[in-house]
Amino acid sequence: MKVSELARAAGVTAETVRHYVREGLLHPERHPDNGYQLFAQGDLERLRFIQRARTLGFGVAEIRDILSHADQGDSPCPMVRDLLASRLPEIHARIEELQALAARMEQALESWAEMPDGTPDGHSLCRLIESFPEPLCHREPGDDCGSTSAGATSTQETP
Amino acid sequence: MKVSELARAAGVTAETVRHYVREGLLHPERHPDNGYQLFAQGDLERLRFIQRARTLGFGVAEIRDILSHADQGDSPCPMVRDLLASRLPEIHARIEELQALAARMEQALESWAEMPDGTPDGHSLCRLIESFPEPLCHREPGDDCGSTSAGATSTQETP
DNA sequence: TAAGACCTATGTGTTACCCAATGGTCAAGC
DNA sequence: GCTTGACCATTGGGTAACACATAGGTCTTA
Repeated sequence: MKVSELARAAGVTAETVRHYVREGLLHPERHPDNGYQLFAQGDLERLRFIQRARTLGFGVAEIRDILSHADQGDSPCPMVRDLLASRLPEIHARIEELQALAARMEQALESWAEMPDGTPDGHSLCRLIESFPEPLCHREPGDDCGSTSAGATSTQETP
Repeated sequence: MKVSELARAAGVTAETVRHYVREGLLHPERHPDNGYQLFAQGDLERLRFIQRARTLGFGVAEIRDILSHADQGDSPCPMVRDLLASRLPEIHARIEELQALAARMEQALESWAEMPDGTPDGHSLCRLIESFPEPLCHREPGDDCGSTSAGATSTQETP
């Protein structure tokens, strides 16, 4: 199989397959004449494995570790369990953060419905935002600010 | 005020202040002798504004737009409302994604408690993951796969 | 033999910062 | 006058997981 064939079979883009190759998750052979990457059937199963692991929240680097353990004949299952168990509280914390963010946004929209817009003068840019409660957590470098349920959230997705 | 003084006053790192300057959110004067950045009192209020906007989920580029509107004497409030209203559904979608992820992780841990680890053979790497339901969504390039509530999630925080 | 589909490698962009390295500046004490 | 320590500046690189663009080589088929 060539790159696009494998990609189509697994339902990902060819770029993603190349990315996994670059990151060492897949080890295709090379066609001796033209240098094309040649994937075996096992690579399709491997890619499906990667997809399942991704939907479980594993990062690409973690999956590489899991796979190379397996490639060396060791069972990666205990590692998998540990990773999952240790990641789970972070996910819950992130959910709470986002719920708090959504609540702030909704509260803002609601309370702003009655407020006038105003024009920025020397003392106010947009009272809508300025009247909002200040972030509680004053950070020192290295202080993660009790990252559960409050604080600056990074909500930018790739649109 | 110099960089660190402003940073301390607002409870952020000096790096963050410099970042906002580079991104055009703050416009300090320069000490003519040594080139140090000199911030006025208004910059502290501006920085606090930025922090509030960040906790409401605005990105740095959006805040720059908001601020430059205000700097030109236009009220940025309508823009702020629109941005918030349009971002809110995405936040909810993200929350549902993460809740689905957490549910998958919990279900996995639960069902794996009874399963043996096994050793990778030619046909299986780690049955724990392999026995997991496959991602439903087969993606074509450009298809966002109905990004609510299922599919590959990117859950990597900055640790 | 030319078109169109595919392949390669490389580099860039995305987000909001953090960190390191190098070198200049300043205030205080000796 | 000099050193020490705290601060400042700029530059460049790193983070996660790809997407996209470019330039040029290859394959298949009409």
